[in-house]
Amino acid sequence: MNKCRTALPTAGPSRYFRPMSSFDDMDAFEGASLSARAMAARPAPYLDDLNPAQREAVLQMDGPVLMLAGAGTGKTKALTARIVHLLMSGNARANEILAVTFTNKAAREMKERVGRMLGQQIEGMPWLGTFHAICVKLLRRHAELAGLKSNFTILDTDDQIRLLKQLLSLNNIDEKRWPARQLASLIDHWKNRAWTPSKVPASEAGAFNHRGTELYEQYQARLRELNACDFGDLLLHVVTIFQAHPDVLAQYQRWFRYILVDEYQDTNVAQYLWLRLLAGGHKNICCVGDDDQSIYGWRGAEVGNILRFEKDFPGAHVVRLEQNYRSTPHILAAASGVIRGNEGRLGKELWTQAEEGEKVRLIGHWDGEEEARWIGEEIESLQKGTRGLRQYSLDDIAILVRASHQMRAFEDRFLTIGLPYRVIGGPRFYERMEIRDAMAYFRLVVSPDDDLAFERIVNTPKRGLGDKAQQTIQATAREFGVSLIEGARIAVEEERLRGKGAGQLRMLCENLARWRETMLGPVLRPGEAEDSADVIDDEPAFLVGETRRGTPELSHMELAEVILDESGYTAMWQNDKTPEAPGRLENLKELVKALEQFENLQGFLEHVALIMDNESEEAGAKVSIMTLHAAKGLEFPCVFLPGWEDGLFPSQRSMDESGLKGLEEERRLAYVGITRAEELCTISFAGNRRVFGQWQSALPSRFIDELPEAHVEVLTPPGLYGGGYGAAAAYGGGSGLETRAAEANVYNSPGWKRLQERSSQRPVSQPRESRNTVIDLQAVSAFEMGQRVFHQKFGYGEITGIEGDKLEIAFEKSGVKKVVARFVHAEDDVPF
DNA sequence: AGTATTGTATTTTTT
DNA sequence: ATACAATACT
Repeated sequence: MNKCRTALPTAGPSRYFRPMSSFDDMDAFEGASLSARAMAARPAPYLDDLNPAQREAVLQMDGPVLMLAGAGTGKTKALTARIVHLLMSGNARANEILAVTFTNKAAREMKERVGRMLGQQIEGMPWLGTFHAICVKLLRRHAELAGLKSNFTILDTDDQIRLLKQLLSLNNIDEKRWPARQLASLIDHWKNRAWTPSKVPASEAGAFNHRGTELYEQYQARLRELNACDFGDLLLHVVTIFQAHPDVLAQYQRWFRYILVDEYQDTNVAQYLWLRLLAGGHKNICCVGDDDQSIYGWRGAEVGNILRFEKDFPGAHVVRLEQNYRSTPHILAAASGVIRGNEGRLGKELWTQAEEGEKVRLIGHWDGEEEARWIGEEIESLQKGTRGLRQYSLDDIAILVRASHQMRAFEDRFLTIGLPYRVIGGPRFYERMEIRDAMAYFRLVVSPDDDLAFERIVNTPKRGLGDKAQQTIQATAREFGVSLIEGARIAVEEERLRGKGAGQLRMLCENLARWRETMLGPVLRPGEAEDSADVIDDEPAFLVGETRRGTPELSHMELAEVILDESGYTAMWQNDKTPEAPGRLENLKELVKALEQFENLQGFLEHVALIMDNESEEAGAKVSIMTLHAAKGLEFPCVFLPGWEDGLFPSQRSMDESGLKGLEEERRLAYVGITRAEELCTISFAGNRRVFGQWQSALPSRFIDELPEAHVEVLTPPGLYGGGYGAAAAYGGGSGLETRAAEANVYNSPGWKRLQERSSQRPVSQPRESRNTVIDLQAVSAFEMGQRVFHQKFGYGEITGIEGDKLEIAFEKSGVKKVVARFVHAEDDVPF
């Protein structure tokens, strides 16, 4: 958290109370002077380049507003312009606007853009941030109302799981049958719905072997003991406080004169309640979102929130942003064609003035590797700018996959052909083991009571403290009712532990105490107090009870290095021979470097708990590989969408678990994917894919069916080596396809059928070096039960079932599988 | 106490 | 296939 000088609304018994008059000081500081002057001088230049819909969304300041912003319609621009307008018109001061986003990235971006639009750096907008970041601020101030101290720690998922595991074993629950992770997601799910343990409805009583609510209650109690919060709590506690203390709520309702919400379609129940409570007075709430881009249902988001907006806020102004500034008409048409399949949309029709451009390209491949190979080659030729397409930089190109395991094929391929790529998403910096370990040391120095941190590092590096020793520590701590670190000290003192471990443990405890002293700095005699640490309003946590400290002789960065060295942690990795050790040391160095931007360890820890991202981007153009989820909000001139096969996309699991609702979310994912593309969008699928080490064949995605024909061009794969793979013919080669289309009753796969029809109308248009070998498949429709057949990947087998164009075959080597008839050959028709 | 081995699960992910 | 975690060895 950077230290913004936040003016605080008055807040009960909190020590952060500030008299009202100080808000006026904030004014001068935060841009009130700017508004009057600027309004007179230039009549709202920020309004000039808005289109009518955007302008309406900006000018309609009072009352509820729902901004339905389709993909690429300038939503962020409108949102930031609205903030600027609120400020410039004098309707609100920077610290009276509550603007919430989901991600830190979005918050950062908005801050930047507001600053840029204002044409001056404003120090303000203290209440622009993620739901969680804002909730932390609120909760720190009212912690006591939630049974916490204001310096509570925020647990990450790791700590959470560890805690739950302890709880489970305490309850003699078999962690095998009832995994802690499952309990964690259950509790998370409940928290997302704003259910405290007592409010979990009876219908959920059966959850987790009928112990769910009970364990939830224990978990919450344990968190309170630890003075800790998980992510869900941040919202839940604040909502609970608002509900139980109308006076506190009323203060904030008055204070936040205008509320803005980004990505409203992603809000869960807790967030929805939070917003509704805060907007309850004046109802000056502007929600921005797109029901068609709701893709987080699986983690508690309720599309219903956005669909219901007009009911929740009667008289709401609904503004539709439909002019798209991102994609070509073909791409938009393809996207609309797909999303049309969903029921109960609020309905938007995107349009654009852009030139027609390329059609969406569609191509099928033999298997996943072939798909990756083709895309690799395609990217190389896009880089060169062949075939009348413009030249693209690798930075312009993205590959968006449904599930992260699909990335591997591309990484493998790109590594072998030496194509630079970057994977977006994936495990983040602060989630890496070495970083968490290091952070646990820091946490322990900052708050010696942090038992979870202690557990993490007690025996890292190895100190000869195994299960038994750790149990002794636990027992001692419990006996004396003290923290683990204190328990450890006592256990050593009383010689409950002996030998090598005890010595090491003593050293650890002494070290921790010494580091803490170093951090706190020398104790000054009264009167000697240094230039009053007129302390940071935003970060009360670490100052509790620690006044009159002088300046430490070590900077917090030096201290961090000392901690890592003296604890033996650095040495542990230096002695490690595994190939990842150097990288980990590198990461540790980076961690220390990251400290630079903070005033102290505490500030850093707070930041990391919430931010958890670290964008260290190496230079050089690279292709981006990411999941569709990670791609939301991004755009690329050129997008590849591989793996459009039924079962993979739409994901089978999603459909099994959530039925039509799941399918519709998958469809929105398809919509998000297509609308990421500015100029060129290439969809592909593979007939065969290795899933969990087993080869499986699949049908083209049903979404392919839904692509409007007029906007799609079917490409032919570049064949697969003459005489090599006969199946190449199934996909490629004009005339062959046409002939087979005539006997098409076997080709019943929905997507496939249409694909063929199109193909026959429009002979292949991309004759790259024509390596295609057209091998006519014969008698594909002539399969019979019991027939002996051959399959490229699975070898020989016998047909045990026929369903449409799918055959069930008992293969001699690879067992029973369902495969598409197209890939199967009669025994005497092996295409070699 | 630390390592080897076996077993098992395997969408999507922010905070 | 493969990673990761929990049990089984040394």
